[in-house]
Amino acid sequence: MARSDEAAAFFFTVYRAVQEIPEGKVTSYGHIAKLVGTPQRPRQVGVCLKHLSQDAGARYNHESVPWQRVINAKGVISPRSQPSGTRNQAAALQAEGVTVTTGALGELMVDLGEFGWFPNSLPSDQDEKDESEDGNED
DNA sequence: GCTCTGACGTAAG
DNA sequence: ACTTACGCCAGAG
Repeated sequence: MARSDEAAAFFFTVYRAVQEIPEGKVTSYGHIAKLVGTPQRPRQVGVCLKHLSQDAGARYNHESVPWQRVINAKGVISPRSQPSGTRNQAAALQAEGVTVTTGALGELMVDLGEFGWFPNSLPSDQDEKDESEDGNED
């Protein structure tokens, strides 16, 4: 298996994980990285989502993958090259019912305590194994 | 093919 | 609480 194949597999895995994020909720790049089994590559998750924008006709595109529900660990929408993109992400989140606040420096923040979604593992990965593990979430 | 950058995160000073 | 350093690795120049 070539490295490029593994890279592609990583992309798909990330996309699938992002699709698991319920509407009206947000998570972090680092958590997605952790869910896909590569907790040391949160940046690559961002690379995946960035690449997603140009895959308008691919199996995974900006419409099929809720990329907007992924922000950084600080609860802030990561500022990127295109400021309009950040604003677009905030608007998309608000459209889903997520409250986005603006900081003193204009940073768009989301209350992770209210809208944060950080499961121990992917729901699809559970495969209805056995949920007698615990029933405690807060 | 080499270098620099970046939609991040964590540790250390 | 803030700033710096570093790891990680796919794109772009």
